[in-house]
Amino acid sequence: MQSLDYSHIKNLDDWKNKIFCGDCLEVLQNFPDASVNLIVTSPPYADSRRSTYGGIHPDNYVEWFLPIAKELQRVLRDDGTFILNIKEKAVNCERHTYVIELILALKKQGWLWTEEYIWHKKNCTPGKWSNRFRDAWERCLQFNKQKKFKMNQDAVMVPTGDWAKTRLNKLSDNDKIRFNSQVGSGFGKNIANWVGREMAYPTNVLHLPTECSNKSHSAAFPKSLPTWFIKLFSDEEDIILDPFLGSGTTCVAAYELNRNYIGIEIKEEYYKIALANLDAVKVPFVQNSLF
Amino acid sequence: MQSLDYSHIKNLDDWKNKIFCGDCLEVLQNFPDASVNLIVTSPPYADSRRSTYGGIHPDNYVEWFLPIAKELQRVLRDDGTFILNIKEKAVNCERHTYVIELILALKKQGWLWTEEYIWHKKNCTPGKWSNRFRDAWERCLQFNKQKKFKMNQDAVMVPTGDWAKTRLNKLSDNDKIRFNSQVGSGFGKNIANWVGREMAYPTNVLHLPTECSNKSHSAAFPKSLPTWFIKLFSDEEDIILDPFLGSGTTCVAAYELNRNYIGIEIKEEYYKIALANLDAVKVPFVQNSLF
DNA sequence: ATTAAGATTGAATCAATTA
DNA sequence: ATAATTGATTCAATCTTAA
Repeated sequence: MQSLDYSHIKNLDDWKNKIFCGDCLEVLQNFPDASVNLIVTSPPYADSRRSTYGGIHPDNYVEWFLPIAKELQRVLRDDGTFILNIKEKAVNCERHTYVIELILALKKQGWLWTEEYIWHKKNCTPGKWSNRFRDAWERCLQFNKQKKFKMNQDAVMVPTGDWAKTRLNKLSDNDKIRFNSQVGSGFGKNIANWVGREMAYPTNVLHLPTECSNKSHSAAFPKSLPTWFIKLFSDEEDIILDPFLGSGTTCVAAYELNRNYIGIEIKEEYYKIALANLDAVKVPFVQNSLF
Repeated sequence: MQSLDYSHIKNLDDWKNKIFCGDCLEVLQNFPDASVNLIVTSPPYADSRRSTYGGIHPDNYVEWFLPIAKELQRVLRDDGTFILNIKEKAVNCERHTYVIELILALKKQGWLWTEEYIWHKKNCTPGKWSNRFRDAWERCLQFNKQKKFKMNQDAVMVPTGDWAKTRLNKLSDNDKIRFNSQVGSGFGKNIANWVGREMAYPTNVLHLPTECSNKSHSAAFPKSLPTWFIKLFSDEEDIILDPFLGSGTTCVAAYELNRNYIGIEIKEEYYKIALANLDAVKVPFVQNSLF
């Protein structure tokens, strides 16, 4: 991995819209205070196997995560939000408790545990075992620094009624995202202007498919997940941070929504994939500007 | 409330298919060890309002529940299951932590936290607040005494594929339950025999509507919720216990599935409603026997 | 153009096996 | 014993190809 020294970087413009390859704990220490509007991330899951990504043992998960959370707290703006996508493993026929212990520890650290959104994975990994069914949901824990935080509820409204069932269901998710990225400021909102039918506020249950692409890297979460939270908890031109970037999904979503992004990824292999994925979404816009 | 003395009751047959009005901690102390196959309950939610059902303050919830859980552990059979339907309130713009603290405390008490099922409330009550959306899900925590427990996965299989989408969706939930209660041994299983199409195992996310019919009780769950867990974690003739019976939903579900039930309800008002609801489902069978 | 049918792909989990 | 690895299990949503 490349050696990193960010001490020469003075202001935030030098950080915006870049992704970094390095340990997020080290990289974050060079960030200015209260500079980020929204953190959306899916950290490496606890796993006893060494060979896999990260490889943090469940029993050590909280102590590993807390110093990072402290830095996240420092760099987050006071009205900012921290979204943590996580789910505990089943270990020895039991759900491990490291996630709920982490919630308690983060509260001790000063975070407010504002809400727990549920990501219902519509097409989750199949499997059948003697004592449990497929795990079809993950937690999206919302933490804040203070009770008042930025929240654009209208940006994630969803169409209701017959029109939604007859027309919208025929659009694939790719179509929705493609359309959304073209107009830039939220699918639901534009549909509302478009047709003028009823819109409703969503609940704290998100029905999203797991990304089923044929890419080499396994996508941690579908792009629609960070997209939803970015629309909800940030404005355009805000700064979105993902300290465990993986293949770059959060930054791609932020870019397509006209937000500034900062990504950190420790594994050079995934860092390169993230770079490539970001390049891929930027290309069409460059081509358009040449016309 | 009526004065209760159960010390004269010697064997389990004197308890089966009865509901009791009293404090479940006291009533349970008269139960024999290892006598119950499945516990399904939705305890009074923590609430600072005195006027409502129970009225346990969030900060005292764990210490209030633990002695009861100890009795539940004693009366549950070794291969039995304890399903706890619960959801923490938002207090002071934050999710309270009493539920996750309860999970940790129950583990210390010797329970295994086997799984967390999600009840997604399909038609939850509308509402919108400045800092959160509608709460459309509740936890169904599964606890066990040992790793091996009774689980009838086939009993809750669901139809798959086109057939499920085109046909089954047209049946109302009432139709499904009515059919189920007539045949007695599981809706999914019978559909399988009926049509011979593919069946799939469900996930740990349950999509059930909130019951609108039962207006008398405040925190009622839909009958389909205990029905699902009773099918999954018990056989016919097994004993199902609900120590916080409310309006009697669990016992009605157990009765309709040919299980034996035991219910305990502290409030005489709800106890009477539960009695009436049980009478109501038993009446048609009495009438039939007179033909 | 639309639809139908076949192929593909999983941040999974556990029992059994091996180091 | 304990820890790591392998094999068996399972199916909805996409994607691909054919009709």
